[in-house]
Amino acid sequence: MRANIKDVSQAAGVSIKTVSRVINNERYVRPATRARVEEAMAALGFQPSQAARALAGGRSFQIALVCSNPGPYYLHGLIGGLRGRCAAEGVRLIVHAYETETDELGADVLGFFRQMGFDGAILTPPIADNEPVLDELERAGTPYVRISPGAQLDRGPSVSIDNEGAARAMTRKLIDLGHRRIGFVVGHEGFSVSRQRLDGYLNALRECGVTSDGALIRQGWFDFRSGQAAAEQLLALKERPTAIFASSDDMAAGVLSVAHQQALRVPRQLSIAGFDDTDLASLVWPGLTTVRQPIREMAEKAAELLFSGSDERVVMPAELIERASTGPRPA
Amino acid sequence: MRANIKDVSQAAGVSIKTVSRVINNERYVRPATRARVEEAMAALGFQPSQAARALAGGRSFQIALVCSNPGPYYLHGLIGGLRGRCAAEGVRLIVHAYETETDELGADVLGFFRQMGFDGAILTPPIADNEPVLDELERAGTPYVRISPGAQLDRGPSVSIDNEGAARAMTRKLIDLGHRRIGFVVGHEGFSVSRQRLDGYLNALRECGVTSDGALIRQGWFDFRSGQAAAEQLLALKERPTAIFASSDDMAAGVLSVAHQQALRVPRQLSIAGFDDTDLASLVWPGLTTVRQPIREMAEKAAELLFSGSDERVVMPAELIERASTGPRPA
DNA sequence: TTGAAAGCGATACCAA
DNA sequence: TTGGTATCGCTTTCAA
Repeated sequence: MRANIKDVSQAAGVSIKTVSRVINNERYVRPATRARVEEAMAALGFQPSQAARALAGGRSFQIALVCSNPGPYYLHGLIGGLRGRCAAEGVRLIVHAYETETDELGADVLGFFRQMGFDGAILTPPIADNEPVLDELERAGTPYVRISPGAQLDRGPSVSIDNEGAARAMTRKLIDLGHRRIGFVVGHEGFSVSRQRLDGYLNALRECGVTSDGALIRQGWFDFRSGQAAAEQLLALKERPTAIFASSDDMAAGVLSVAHQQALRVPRQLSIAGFDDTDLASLVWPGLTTVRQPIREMAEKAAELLFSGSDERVVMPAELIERASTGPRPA
Repeated sequence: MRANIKDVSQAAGVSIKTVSRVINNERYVRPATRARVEEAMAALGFQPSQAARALAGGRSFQIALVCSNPGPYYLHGLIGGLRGRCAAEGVRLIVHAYETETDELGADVLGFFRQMGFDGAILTPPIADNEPVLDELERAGTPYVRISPGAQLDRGPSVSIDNEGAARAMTRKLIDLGHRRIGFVVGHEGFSVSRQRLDGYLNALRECGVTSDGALIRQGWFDFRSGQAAAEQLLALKERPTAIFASSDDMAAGVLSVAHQQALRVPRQLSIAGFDDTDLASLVWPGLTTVRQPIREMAEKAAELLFSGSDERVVMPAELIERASTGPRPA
């Protein structure tokens, strides 16, 4: 049987409260006593029960990461960014990935949060904008940090990039390169960043006096396949775009794959731009520019806000990354 | 304050034991009684405390996924495959991603497992081969399922693919295409699958009477950069390989990116092969063949084994995926 | 089919 | 600096 706190207290000849003090690194324990207790703990291979600590202490030593249908790089960046701080704080990371499609209202997530007091939560779109979920969290007194919120903006701490601004800058860059027909692949409808990025694109066109053409705007779903589908449609237009801006990395990769296929016949005529949670996609097409969304750094920052109890709203810089200075220009 | 089981029992006019029976869906509760209790639970917004259930019941309602430096697709596949079953079983998924490099012995993981009884664990390489960790798990009576184990093979349930066989088949395919100088990028040294895949490559060469050349074999670390580095070295050889087989998807993508760069000068002379946790990389190079490791399906299977208590050792089929039937042949 | 009461293993207030 | 003891909210015998 596993040793418990009582066994340790007896072995060390102290009360359980003193053992508890040692476990929690509290003050008011004489060094000699502490040493004796630690010795006993080691000898018995004692590890405190998380369940008991959670019940008695009202802390679960767990935080939740909630995200919907995350792409591989996004998920990887989030977990990579959270990992270190969680370990340092002695806290477990519960990953709750759920289907947006089958649970539009977030009922699943609501149930998830009602079930037990987490010590904190990291929320990503679109659940980050879900009012009932935020209400529930606040009611339960669970601190949370939102990543890229798009609604309820005056509510609690968050980390984001300036999506509209980044998309605008990217579009302007394409315009500066001489492009006038720029295809745009919109992200998933349920995510507010999709709208923000589209707005950036439209605003840049308007500001630069470029007429926008609805035929150049295609709905995507943040995934590879929808990027492919959009690219196929765009490249089949009578008046082809000379550049395509896909508003996520998976979609950009989809566009890229189509471009590669078509490049067998029409090589490298196309500028491609994308939002990017990594730098993988940015290396396989000469005329590629991406807005790097520093998702890992955003997650790190989110962890920092969560554990420090800050309620800052942090906007991180998004970097425009050009792989080839010799990107193609339209004929 | 949150309602607890006692509040419910009073509201429903029954004992807490009866409420407990309802919570746990036990038999021997009269339908009418059950209905009354459920009504009271709903009225009070009652949700049982996980901590209390865990403490009293000896179950944590949590399983752990332990993996080291997982690549984006691998991680995504694992979580995607585990998600559904966990939700169905009412169990949380704790993701413990750790650094292989800073913790060669798995001490971190050992501490992790000692801390609390999980209801189960999914282990990936290289920790899946760590004897002390397996010992600890068995001592604590925590069921586990290993993915792609490479040691302690007669121990507990597992899910894998035939890595040696798949690598051999792939190599033979390249040989059949006429390739004689086939570069190979080895995976991370700490992972037994790396050795298995290398063996498959070497065995195929031997069986087909192709002389193996040490200069064509490069050490990689399963990541993009090491794939690039290896490709650069291989393509700088006096006697260039006509094909490169990278034994992971991230490395294959790295090889690909270098090939694309060089293709500006020497277009599409190279066959590329890779192991693949997705199908993304397989779409951007005409002469690409991959062994698809069905990691998501493997994770699903692992969850099934874990929750059913089976101790099967499942070997899943790995598929050879050719994107372009017109893959290049050496001159 | 239901209930009373004894834990589970920590935390935390209040004394000493 | 330490210790006694109530307490957290549920599960689980054992009776009834």
